[in-house]
Amino acid sequence: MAVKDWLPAGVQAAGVERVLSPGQALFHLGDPTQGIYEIVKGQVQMVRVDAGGREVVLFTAGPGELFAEAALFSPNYHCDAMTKTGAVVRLFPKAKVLAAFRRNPKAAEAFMALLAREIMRLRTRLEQRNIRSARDRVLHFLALGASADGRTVLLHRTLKDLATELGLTHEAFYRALADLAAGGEIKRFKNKILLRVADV
Amino acid sequence: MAVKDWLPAGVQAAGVERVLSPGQALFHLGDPTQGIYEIVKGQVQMVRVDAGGREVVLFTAGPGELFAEAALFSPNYHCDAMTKTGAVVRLFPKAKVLAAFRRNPKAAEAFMALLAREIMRLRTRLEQRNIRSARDRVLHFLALGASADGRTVLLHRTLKDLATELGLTHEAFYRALADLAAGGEIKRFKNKILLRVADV
DNA sequence: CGGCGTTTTGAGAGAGCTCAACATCGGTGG
DNA sequence: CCACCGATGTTGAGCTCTCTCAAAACGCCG
Repeated sequence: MAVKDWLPAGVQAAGVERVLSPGQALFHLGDPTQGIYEIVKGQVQMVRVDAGGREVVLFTAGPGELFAEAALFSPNYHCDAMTKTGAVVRLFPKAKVLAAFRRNPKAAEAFMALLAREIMRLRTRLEQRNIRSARDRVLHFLALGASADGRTVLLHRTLKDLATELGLTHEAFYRALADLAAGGEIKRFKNKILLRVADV
Repeated sequence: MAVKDWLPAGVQAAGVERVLSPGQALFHLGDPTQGIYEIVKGQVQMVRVDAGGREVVLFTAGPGELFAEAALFSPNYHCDAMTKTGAVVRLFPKAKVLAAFRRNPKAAEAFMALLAREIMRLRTRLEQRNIRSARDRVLHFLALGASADGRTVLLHRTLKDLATELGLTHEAFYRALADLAAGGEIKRFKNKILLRVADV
C-alpha cells in the first residue's frame, strides 16, 4: 500500500523531500517530532544507544516503507534515526496529518487499516522466524506468497533480498530452493515459482 | 497497554466473553467480521490453509494481547482462528468500536497510537531475530529491556518464557546468560539482571 | 515430605554459517 | 560487436553454534 493510495491529497501535497548523505541523522532522541516519513530510496535505521554506549538497532526501513508512525502520537522522538547508506525520504508534517484524520474519519480509518495490516504482516514474519529449518521456512514463505490460485508465487525482488527478509544467508536460501526443486515440491521459473499441490 | 486503558468505557461495557474448548475455532475464513478480540486466557492462533491443504500459522496470540485488529476494517475474515489449548476471549463488537472512533477522535487517536506502538514492538523483535548469535541476541534484548538507569533489567516472566520470546531454546538461553555472567558482562539476581556499563 | 515446573549442566549431531570459487546475466563503453 | 565489469545466482567444503536428548539440582506449593 503506497502512501498515495490512502493519504488525503491535501496532505500529500504537503510532503517534503529530503536527501540524506551516508551517516547523516534524520532525527535524534528527544527532538520534537516532525511527522511521518516515507522512505523513497536507501535505508534508514532506528537506533538507540544504551547506557554502555553500544548502538542497538531497533528497525531498518527500506524504500516504500513508512517510518516513525509513532511520532504522530508523541511530542518527542524516542530514538535516533540515521542512514548508513544515504537515503531520500519524504516528510508528511504531523499537524497536517492529524488534522486530516480529525476532519475526515474516513482517512483516519484508512490509516488505522494500514497500521493493522502492517501489524499482521509483521506478526506473520515473526511467526516465520520461529521455523528453524531453512527448507520449512522457505516453504512457509512460498505458501503465504502464493497468489489466488494457491500455486504461483511471483518474485518481485532478487532472491538475495528475499533471503535477507527470510533471515537466511543467500547460500542457505539457494540451497533450500534447489532441494525443493530437486524433490519436485516446486518448479522454478524466471520470475516466479510454482508450488506443487499436495497429492490427493 | 491493557484494553481498559484506551477503549472508551461505553465500548468496554459491550465486551462479550467467550470460552473456547481445545481445538475449537473462533472464526473461519470468509465469516463476516464481528470485531476485535482481547485474549483473556490461553492461546489463539491465526491459521491459513494453503492450496495443498497444509496449515500455515500466521500468528499466535497470548493473554493480554489484541487479536484480529484488521477485522475492524474488513467485512470478512481472511483466515481461520482457533485454539489448540482452549482459551477465554473477549469480543468488542466492530460497530460499537468504529462508532466510538468516529464520534470521538481522541479515542481514534489512542487506538492509532496503540497500533503504532505495537508495530514498533514487532519491528524491534524482528530486528532482534536477525542477530544470529545467542549471546548477542540476549545482549540486544537486555539492552532494550533496561530501565531508565540503563543498567537494570527487571524480569517479569520466567526465563523459560523469555527464551521462547527470543527465539532460543531455554538451554541456549541459560547458557548465554551463564557465559555473560562468567564474563562479567552481567550480574544476575533473583528477579533482575544488572548490565555492566561499558568501561570507558 | 512429595511432586511438578523451572533452572542448570553435559554430550552429541545436524543444520546453517563462513569462506571460497565459479557461472550467469545485464549493462557500459570502446 | 565484443570486452569488461559488477551484481546476482550457484555450488563446494569445513566449522561453529545451536538444537536435541538426557539427567540432575533447585525451588515452590500443597
